[in-house]
Amino acid sequence: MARPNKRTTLREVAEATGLSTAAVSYALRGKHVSKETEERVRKAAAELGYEADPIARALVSGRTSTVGVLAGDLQDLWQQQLMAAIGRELLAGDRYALILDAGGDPERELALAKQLRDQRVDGLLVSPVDPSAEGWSKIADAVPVVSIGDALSRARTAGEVLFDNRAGIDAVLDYLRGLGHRRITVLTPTGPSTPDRPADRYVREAADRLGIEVEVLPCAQELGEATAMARRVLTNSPDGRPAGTSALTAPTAVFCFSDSIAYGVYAAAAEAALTVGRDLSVVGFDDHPVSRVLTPPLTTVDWGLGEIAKEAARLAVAAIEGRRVRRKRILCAPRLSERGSAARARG
Amino acid sequence: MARPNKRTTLREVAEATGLSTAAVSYALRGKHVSKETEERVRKAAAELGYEADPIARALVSGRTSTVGVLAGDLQDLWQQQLMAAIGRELLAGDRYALILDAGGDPERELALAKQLRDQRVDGLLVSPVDPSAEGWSKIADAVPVVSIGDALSRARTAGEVLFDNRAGIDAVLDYLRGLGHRRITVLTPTGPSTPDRPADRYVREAADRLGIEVEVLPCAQELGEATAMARRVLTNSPDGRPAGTSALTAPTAVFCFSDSIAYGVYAAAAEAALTVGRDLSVVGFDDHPVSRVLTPPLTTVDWGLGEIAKEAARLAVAAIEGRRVRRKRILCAPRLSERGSAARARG
DNA sequence: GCGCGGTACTTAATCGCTTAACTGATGCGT
DNA sequence: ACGCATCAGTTAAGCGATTAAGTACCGCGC
Repeated sequence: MARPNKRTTLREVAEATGLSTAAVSYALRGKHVSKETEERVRKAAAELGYEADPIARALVSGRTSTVGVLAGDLQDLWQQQLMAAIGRELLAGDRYALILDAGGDPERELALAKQLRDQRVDGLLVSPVDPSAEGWSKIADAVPVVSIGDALSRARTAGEVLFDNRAGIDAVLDYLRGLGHRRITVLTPTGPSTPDRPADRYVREAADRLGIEVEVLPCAQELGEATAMARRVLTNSPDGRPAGTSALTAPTAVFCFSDSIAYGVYAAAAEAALTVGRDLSVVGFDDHPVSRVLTPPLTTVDWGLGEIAKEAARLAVAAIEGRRVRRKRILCAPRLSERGSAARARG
Repeated sequence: MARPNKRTTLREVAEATGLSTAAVSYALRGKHVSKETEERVRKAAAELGYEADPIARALVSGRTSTVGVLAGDLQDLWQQQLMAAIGRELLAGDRYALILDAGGDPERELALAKQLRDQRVDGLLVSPVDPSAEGWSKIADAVPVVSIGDALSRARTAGEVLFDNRAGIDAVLDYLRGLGHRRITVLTPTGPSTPDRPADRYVREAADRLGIEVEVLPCAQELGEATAMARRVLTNSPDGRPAGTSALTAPTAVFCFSDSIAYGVYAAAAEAALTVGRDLSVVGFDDHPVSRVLTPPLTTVDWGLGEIAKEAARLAVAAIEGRRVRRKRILCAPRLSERGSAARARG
C-alpha cells in the first residue's frame, strides 16, 4: 500500500506563481522581495497547502527546531514531572521535545545522547545519571547541552540548572535534628551502576557536624523496590517488631532523596502499622504533586519545578540562538515545605 | 561562535578508500559488493568515525526512525506513566519517541499532530483528547496512527488499543453496589472544552440498571484542582459537616475516572477527617504505581499499562513496516484491583 | 570466438530546500 | 549623462545521503 501522499513542494509553488524556487523561498521568509510578490506567493502557498519540509530544511540549515530531552530515569515520578514541564516550556517557544529515557543506565545515557546529536537536535537538555562521564565532552562540543541537577564536570556546557544539594541536605538534617532525631536513615537513588554523587558526602559531613547517626542506603526509584527497601529498614523499628540484621538501631526518621522513595516508605510504614508523622518521620526531596495529597502530606524539599523547567529551557534556547546569557549557572535554593510527615522524635 | 564540528561524510569515506560514494553506501549496508571492499570500507568508516546522517537519509528515504507520541494531557500522572512506557518500548525497537503534550486542548492536539506529520515521524501514537475530531482523518492518511484509549471515529487508523470502559464502569459500580453504596459521585476528567465521552453515558446506563444514584461531575486532572473539587463533593458528607448546595445527598462512595483524581479525594477526605476505606469509599481508574502505596491502597481498575504500551508500539511499528496485523483493534479488559479504599457502606 | 550473465563498481539523478553569486533594471547624485 | 548603489529576481551549487541505470571486466558454455 504505497502512500503517494505528495506534499506540495516549493517547486510547485514556484511553478504556480511563475517564479523561481529561490524567489518563493525568500518570499516565504520575507526576505528582499517586493510586497506584491510576497503576497502572491503567500496566497499560492496557502492555496496549495504548502508547508516547508522540515527535513529538507534541516539538511541544509542544520537546525531541526527540536530539542533533545534526556531523562536519567523516567521511573522517577519527579523526572516525569520535569520532562512534562520542559516539554511544555519548549513547545511554548515553538520547539519540539524529543524525550528519551536512559533508564538509569550511564552507558545508555551516552549512547542516547549521541543519537540525539546525530538526529541534529538543536540543543540537548539532560538530567544526567553520570554527570562525570567523559563522553559528555564530545557531545557538548557538537551541540549546546544544558544539564539539570548536576554539572557535567568534564564538558563545556551551555548552561546548568543545579540544585544546592548541600543546602537542601543541611536544611533537612538540621530540621530533623531539631525535632530530636538522632538516628536517621537516608535513602538515596544511587544504584550500584551509578557513580557516587557528592550528595552522599554532604550527608555524612552534615551528620558529623550535627552529631547524628546516619545510615545511607541506595534505593531504587521504582515504587515496588522502594517499598521493599523501606520494609527492610523499618523492620528494625524500635517498637517491638522483629529486629533485622542491620548493625544500626532502627531509625526514627527516614530522609528520602526523592519523593518516589518516600512513597515507598509510606507504604512500608502502613504495613508495619507505623503512623507516619507520629511513629516515624519521613522527609522527601523534590516535591512531587502527589506529596501534597498524601496522609500526612509529605514534608519535602521543593526546588521549584516550574522554574527549573523554565530556566533550563531558557538557557538551551539562548544557546541555540547563539545569545549570550548573564549567568549560565543557575543554582536553585532549597525550600523546605514543612507539612505533616515529620514529627518530634518520641522517647 | 561558529561550530565547525564537521561530521565525517560519506564522501570522505569514499575518498579515503578510493571508491565512489555509492559503493561506500552499498558496502555499509551490505549490498552487492565484494567481501574485501566491504571490509575495507567498514574499517575506513570506523577509523573516520563515520556515521550516516539521519537527516540526509530521511530526506531521501522519507523515514526518520522517529515516532510521534502525543499525550492528551500530561498533567495526568497515568499518561506520564504511559508515555514513559511507550518511550521505552519504542526505544527497544530502535525508534525515537517524540513526546508532545496537548495539555487537554483539542485544537492544540490537532495542531501538534500536524506538526508531527510534517516532521515526518514514521508513525503517530496518540491518546486523544478529542477522538471524534475531523482533523484526524487527513493526518491518518499521511502517517500511520495508532490511538490509545479511544477510537478515532473519523479516521482510518493503523490500530487501536482501547479500554473496555463499559466493562470497567460496570465492574466498579457493580462492586460498589455490592458493598451497599447507593449514592455515588463519579468524577470524570471531562472538562468543558472536551467533548463528552461515551463513558458518561455508560455510567448513567449502569446506574439505571443497578438502581443507584450517581452524580457525574467533571474534574481536572491537576491535583490541586482535583482536591478542591473533591472538597466540594465531600462537604455534603453525612456526618455533621455543613451541607453544601448540591441537590444530592452526599455520596458514600466516589468513583474517580483517573487515579490522579482519586488522590485529590484522598487529600480532601483527610482534611475532612474522613477515613478512606471506612467513612468513605474511593475507587480509581487506571492503576498508577502510587495507588498501591497510598493508605489505604487505592482500589482501582487496572488495564495493564505495560501491555498497552507494548501493543500500541507493536501496532505502530507493524504499520510503519507495512506489515499486516491480525487484529488492529485491541480491547483491554478491566481488572479490578481490589485493595483497601472501598468498604461496605455504613448505616 | 561470441554472446550471455554475473559481479563489482561508477555515474548521475534525486529528495526539497537554502543561499551565495550573478543579472538586469531602476533610481540617484553630481 | 555617467557611474554606482540598490532592488527584485534568477541561476546554480550545494546539504548528505540513496538508488536506478550504465559500464567494465571476467568466466563460461558451445
